[in-house]
Amino acid sequence: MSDHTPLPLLDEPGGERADAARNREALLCAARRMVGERGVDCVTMEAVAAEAGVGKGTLFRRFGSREGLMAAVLDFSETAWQGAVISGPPPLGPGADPWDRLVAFGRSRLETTLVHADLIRAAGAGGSRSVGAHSFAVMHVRHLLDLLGVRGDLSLLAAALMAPLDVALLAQQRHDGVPVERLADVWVDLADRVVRG
Amino acid sequence: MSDHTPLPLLDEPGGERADAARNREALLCAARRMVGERGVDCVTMEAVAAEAGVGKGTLFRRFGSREGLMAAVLDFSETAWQGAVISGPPPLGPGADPWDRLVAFGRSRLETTLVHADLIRAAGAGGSRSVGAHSFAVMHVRHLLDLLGVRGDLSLLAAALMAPLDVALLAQQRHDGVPVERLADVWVDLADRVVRG
DNA sequence: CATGCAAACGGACCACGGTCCGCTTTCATT
DNA sequence: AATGAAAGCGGACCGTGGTCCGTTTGCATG
Repeated sequence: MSDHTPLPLLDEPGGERADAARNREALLCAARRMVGERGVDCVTMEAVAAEAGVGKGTLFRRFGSREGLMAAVLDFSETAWQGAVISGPPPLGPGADPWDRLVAFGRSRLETTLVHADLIRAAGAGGSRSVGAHSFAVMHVRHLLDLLGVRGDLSLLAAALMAPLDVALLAQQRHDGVPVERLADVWVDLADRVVRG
Repeated sequence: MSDHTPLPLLDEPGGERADAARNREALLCAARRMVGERGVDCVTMEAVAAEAGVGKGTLFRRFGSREGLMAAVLDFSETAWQGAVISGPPPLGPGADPWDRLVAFGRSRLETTLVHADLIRAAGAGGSRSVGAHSFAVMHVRHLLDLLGVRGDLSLLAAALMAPLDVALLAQQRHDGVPVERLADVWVDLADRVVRG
């Protein structure tokens, strides 16, 4: 029985028909472009489908919902950021001491969140708290807290420490005129209290 | 010129025509009842308007949007809670020492948020982070932190301390099977680190 | 190449939030 | 009571997210 699946090639969708894969790419591509040049709020599902030259049904079949599509678009940038954390240069990446990494992580995450605020919001629960993005961040913080000798319910403590970096809250605070620097400083202050407490 | 406005009676809407006020009450009442017996997600704006015996336009004129209506419904319960914080019995209300009040506040807010989770979510930004609810909570925490001798950017620190009590995060964690007790304990732990740090 | 069928397609269709505008009601003024 | 204008009303109408189902297409098998 030489049932070798020819080339499983690490692409997310395991078995996907050729035309399906082509359409997924076309849709994702159209969505990225339209979001880039018109802004998230001015992109309708129908328009994306039309631009990609497929029916609306296909779009929803691939991505499930508008949130799903936006999450997929967001994933592009998000993956790059995760790469920087895992294997980029210090202090964000490995090599610096844990505290410096934690600080860099917070600042970086804060900026990234603000840059992609609209997109993250549009991606809803599938964007800010999806298995991908959020649990990765929590895992990482948990790990750093562990290295720093923090004791307690680390998973939840990490989640709590990430909470102030939520899009909704940050966007509101920015809207109220709080400068980014101050937001970052307060987060570092909070992290410091957690680590030293 | 004896232009005395007859009775400004402390009702929110300053000048509102009699029929308008009657309709507002009918709508709010219908909405409350329907939310109570059918669940937030099964209540449509059209149904509320019909139930109250008015047109859809009237409903939107009064409350602006679905979120606005839900925020108004929520306000009912929320105001009672605020009353308990301001003038209820200790340790939530005044009389206990600040730390005990802070702990009671956190637990109470956590439970309230979970109980009204659907409604708070449906009320969107006008519910969880409206001028009313959120800034009240932040103010209060800020005040308690001050009494506890915490130094720093108290307003933002208070906001950060409230962040882990956000509906979205709590609901997710509950969904993941984390027991309420554990969530409460972690929040208290966090507060403790902030206060002692 | 023929064939069969699961997967994918697409666009008509539906529900719901939100807007608009011509008509009605209230109420201050006289 | 009469009057006029501002506030309110209501429901037809629109855009958008999401579903459904009859038709088409890819591909594995003979």
